[in-house]
Amino acid sequence: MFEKRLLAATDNAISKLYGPGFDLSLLTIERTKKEIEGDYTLVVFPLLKLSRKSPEQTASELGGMLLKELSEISSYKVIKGFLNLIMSDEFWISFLSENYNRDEFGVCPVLSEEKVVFEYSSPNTNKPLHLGHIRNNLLGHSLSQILTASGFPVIKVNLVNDRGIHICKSMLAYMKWGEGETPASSGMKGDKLIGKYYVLFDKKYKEEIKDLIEKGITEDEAGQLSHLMIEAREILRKWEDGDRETVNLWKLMNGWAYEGFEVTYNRLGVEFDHIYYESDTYLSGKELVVEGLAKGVLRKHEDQSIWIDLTSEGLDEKLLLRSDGTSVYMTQDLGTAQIRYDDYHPSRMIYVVGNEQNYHFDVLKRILLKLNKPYAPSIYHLSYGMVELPEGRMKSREGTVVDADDLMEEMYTTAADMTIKLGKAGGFPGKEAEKLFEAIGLGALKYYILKVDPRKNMLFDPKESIDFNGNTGPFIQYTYARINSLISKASVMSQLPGKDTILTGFSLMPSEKETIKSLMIYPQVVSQAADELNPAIVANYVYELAKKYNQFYQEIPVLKEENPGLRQLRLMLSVFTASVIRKSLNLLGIESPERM
RNA sequence: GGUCCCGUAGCUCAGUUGGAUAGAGCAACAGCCUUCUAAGCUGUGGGUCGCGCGUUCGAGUCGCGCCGGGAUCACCA
Repeated sequence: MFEKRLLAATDNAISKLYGPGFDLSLLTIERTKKEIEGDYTLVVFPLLKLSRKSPEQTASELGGMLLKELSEISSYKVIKGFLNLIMSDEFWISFLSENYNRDEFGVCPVLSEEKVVFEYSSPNTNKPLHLGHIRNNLLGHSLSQILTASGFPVIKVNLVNDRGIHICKSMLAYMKWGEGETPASSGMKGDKLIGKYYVLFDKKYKEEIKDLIEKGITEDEAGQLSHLMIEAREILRKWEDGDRETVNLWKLMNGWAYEGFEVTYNRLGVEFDHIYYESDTYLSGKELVVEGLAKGVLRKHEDQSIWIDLTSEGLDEKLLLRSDGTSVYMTQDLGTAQIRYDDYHPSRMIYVVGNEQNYHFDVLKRILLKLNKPYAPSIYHLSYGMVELPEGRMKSREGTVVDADDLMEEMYTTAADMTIKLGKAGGFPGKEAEKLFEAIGLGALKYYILKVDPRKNMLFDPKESIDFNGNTGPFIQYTYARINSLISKASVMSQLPGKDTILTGFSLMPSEKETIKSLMIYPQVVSQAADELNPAIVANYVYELAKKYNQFYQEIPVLKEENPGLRQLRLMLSVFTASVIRKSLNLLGIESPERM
């Protein structure tokens, strides 16, 4: 890589000019800003103490030395303390011809010791997936792709919250008012059907509470006295006791939920290597709690409930086991962590979970540290921001939840309408057109969500449908399709450059050079995205690349270029760009249609 | 109230880890299809980077203090 050589040469030059002992890490090599002439920029201010000369003079001396040392540099310009290096066209062209056809460009060799387990999705079986889950799934899937490309063996796991009071609520409502309804009999998707009963429980429960309050009971007491809630708790207790009838209904209803989730996952394009069920892991959590009790890390209260006291660390006391012996969310997450470690011995366990659970994961990690678990330090909570609506958070009670299936369907329809309106739907036989609309619609959705820094909250306005122009997924897909069309034509005319074509003696137009510069940094973009666990870096990069290429495409002929060498060069540039766009989109889980 | 996160153009978001005159898209306006796909390209307008102090050659970026918004602090998950 050139930047390393540049850095080494700079180090060398500094020693020769000003003597040894300079801390090279103070110097940064940057891409030159676009309004300014140059390709790489060295900021020389940190050097001034050593050189004891003006910024301009220091930069000039260094520039002169580098020009002599590195043949790739054709000239340099100094502005204040900035040394702007200008590379020869030969440098860019040789990079292009050496890499345009390399499949492994931007893909790291596998680091087999650095196994990473990614947990994402983690649905509750009592309601269907919504927009928040979409962000979660897309992040998890994309990050798995990015880390894989960076050489980390990735294991994708899902943890289904299939037990707990929430599912008991749906079960109770179903037993009371379900009348044997099934997905088949109702024509509803399984997860939607479960959700219907969860909502029904909530409605009936609210009515009951309201009645109780009207009788003069306080809200807190009403929560305790509610018959529905008492019955739901009873179901949970029976479930943990293994009561056959309860377990059977639970299996039946969860099965419906899984069938529904499967459909949603398939359409979204996410998958898992292993699915954990809370119902399988919570017992291991209970064991850890017993262990903690024995080690004196945990305390049992008089009512038999078990707690951890984190007040000395600035947190609160946290419940780990209820007084009736049933487990809570934290209990099962402890057990899951243990099982996951036993299964894979990963060097990192990354949890893609919303930032509303920051406290939970802080506590989880502290408990495992207190238990001296070797894997405790490797736990990392990738805390992503909420997806908000213009009126604030999504509230299932207020019916503002954006359903995942509905949203995907809407994206499909919009993509279809748009394509037809543009008169581009012709030439695709039935099934192909559907595939295309799906690719574009989901491409728009995925890009829209992934281009935002995962840690930040983001806004989604259902009234303003997701754009297909400008900084969007379809824009990038379109760029790809257009290049593909060029390449096909070139291929038909047998004009594609051969494997080892060497081009020399050409000069580059600005937009050609800009595109090559973007292509060159792709490997760094991938590794940065992996370091920061941030797909937005890839998204913003591929947008920039597409934009630069479009500029080139608009103003410079490729197939119509008469000089065969130049034509080859521009075809190489096009092939390379298409390949990097496809790789980038793949890292984001977005399809690259060959035609659109 | 404690803890944590966020505040950049009318709106949605970037900002290469402290560098030059803070950038894109949308929306608005003006141009570009007899030439490789116009879901494209070019141009114009739009900013007290929430406010203040500090650190230094240099701060949207780091520190402190305010202001505003959000999350969380359940025998919910």
